[in-house]
Amino acid sequence: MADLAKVAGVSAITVSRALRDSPLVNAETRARVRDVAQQYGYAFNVSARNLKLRRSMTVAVVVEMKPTVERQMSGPYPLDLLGGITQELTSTGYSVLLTSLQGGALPNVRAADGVILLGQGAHEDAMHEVQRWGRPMVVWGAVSRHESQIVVGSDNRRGGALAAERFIALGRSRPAFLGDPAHGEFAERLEGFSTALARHGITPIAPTVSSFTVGAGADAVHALLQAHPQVDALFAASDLLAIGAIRALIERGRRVPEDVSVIGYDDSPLGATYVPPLTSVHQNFIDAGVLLARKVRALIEGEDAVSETLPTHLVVRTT
Amino acid sequence: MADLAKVAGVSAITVSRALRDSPLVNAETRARVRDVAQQYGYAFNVSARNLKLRRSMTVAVVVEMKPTVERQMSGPYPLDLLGGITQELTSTGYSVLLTSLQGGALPNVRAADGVILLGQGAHEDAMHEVQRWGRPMVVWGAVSRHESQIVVGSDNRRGGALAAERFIALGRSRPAFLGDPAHGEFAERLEGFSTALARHGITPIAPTVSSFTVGAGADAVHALLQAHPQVDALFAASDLLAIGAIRALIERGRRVPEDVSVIGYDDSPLGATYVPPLTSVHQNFIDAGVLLARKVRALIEGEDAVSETLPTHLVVRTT
DNA sequence: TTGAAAGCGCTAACAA
DNA sequence: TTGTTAGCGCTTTCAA
Repeated sequence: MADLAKVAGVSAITVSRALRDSPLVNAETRARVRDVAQQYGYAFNVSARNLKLRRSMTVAVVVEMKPTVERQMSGPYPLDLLGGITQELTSTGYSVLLTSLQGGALPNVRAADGVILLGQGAHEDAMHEVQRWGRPMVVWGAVSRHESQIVVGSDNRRGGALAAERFIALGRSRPAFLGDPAHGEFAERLEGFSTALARHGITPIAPTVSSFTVGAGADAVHALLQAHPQVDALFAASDLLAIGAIRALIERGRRVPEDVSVIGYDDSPLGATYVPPLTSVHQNFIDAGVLLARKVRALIEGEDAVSETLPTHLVVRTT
Repeated sequence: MADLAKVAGVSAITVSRALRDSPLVNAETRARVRDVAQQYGYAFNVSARNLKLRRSMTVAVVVEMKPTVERQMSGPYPLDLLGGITQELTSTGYSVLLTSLQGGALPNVRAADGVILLGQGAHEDAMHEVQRWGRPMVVWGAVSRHESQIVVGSDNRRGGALAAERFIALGRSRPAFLGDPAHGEFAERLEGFSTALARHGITPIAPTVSSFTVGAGADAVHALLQAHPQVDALFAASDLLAIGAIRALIERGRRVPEDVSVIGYDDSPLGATYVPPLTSVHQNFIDAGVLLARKVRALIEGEDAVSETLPTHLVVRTT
């Protein structure tokens, strides 16, 4: 910058201002500085700015990417979420630092101006962990679980209720829920599901399924049919689980949807293209990502932000 | 650091060294400094280090996350790739800066010590774009296309050959390839496919399909059957395309696999759980991510790195 | 094994 | 509208 200043015949601070489009600098001067910068291939030094400004213009996004059995963040969802976040953040000069829970130890991550946590984890353990990092934080997960935190999530209760209402409309009377209520989002889905069913005097069976794989869904349904052969409707906490469930149903000679109705969650391409095409509760992950990004940014910039619930709707297909 | 130095009764530079585990500092001194740092909740300032060292300890990963029709990076693959990259990079102190092609303008991205590009784009346009950023770069894509670049990719030619060999073994004689050779990886798959078939005197039909959606696959197959009703084997450049193809085949009254064999690419969960379960060429994205990470790191640290091809294998299922 | 001095490149505060 | 001064927090000489 000092060199540019010399060449352009101004002071370093003027160069700094020109490059930042400060209104304090004459349009002509700015143009000249910019030209010179261009011409000499000047490269701005972010570290120096960050040092001076005490910020990093960086938001850490915590995702669990490890291939684990209990892999909630598989499929295209986190990528959509990440897409929304990245789009919104980069359009305002922030960068996205991708990290896992373990990454909290990295200096770069510690220096992030804010954190977005994707998935609060079973029993909110991930959330508590990240909270210890002491940065402005926004979470994607179950909104109802945390008054004290800023959480963006889709309306899981409504999602559950939609599934229940659909089953009622179809005349089903022995529904089951497949999922693990230890995860706040799933607990909300079950709550909405149960509450809506209760209005019709129905209590769902709810075996805990703590993996999110096709296999887990199939196993759970095999066990379920053994204990409750009269089940006629299955609401799964994810499309993957629903697909496993359908497989098990067919293996046991039940027809879908004639004998048993099945509703999944997430409206994933996997479910949409499955045979039979899966009825599923839809959530818009890209919008969610944008919203998460706006909220951390607000927090970082000292404004306040509130939790928010995104609408959800049922996509009726064959099952 | 200066404050810590005072409290610990040493100089700032000693604190610096102690915190970095420098061998130049006495073990006792180090322990004392660390204790004090811990106790006072000292937070290391990355920007200052980066300013001094002229590096950012950051690697930009360029992914196309925008929801476009031609969305090569959909599905779980990029997340696996990202998982492998993140795991490897963070274990050596680097952070992952997630960005898109447009993100190249961001100061943080420009400051990255290296770049990993996921997918070279049609006609390698993405690659040329990123190359202009002037940073050490490693690309995930078609290895054979670029002598001058460091590319990691799976063995697409072998993948194509595996599909061809399978068709031959099944006695198929009128195969087609579905995909867009403008993308280097797909061109390689087609090359391997054609070459292996040529050994049996067979030339595949290869209509260009430039979208990567289920719908595109279906449309392409409808058109294909119109022109070439005798087709008895379909090799698709992705599982999504293969699934669309199967749908169209069934709509036209062909049985899979009795009348027409279908092989997809990527071995995605979507394909594996599809009905009928899709035969597909498998690639290991996590390993690939780790490899990409190692190679940029080598480049950044002044070592040299070479392009590398990862093995590929056929997962035979029903189709 | 420890320390003193100097400076990385930027911008805020204050002057002119 | 422009410039001067100072300093953000770290690490690399070089010296002790």
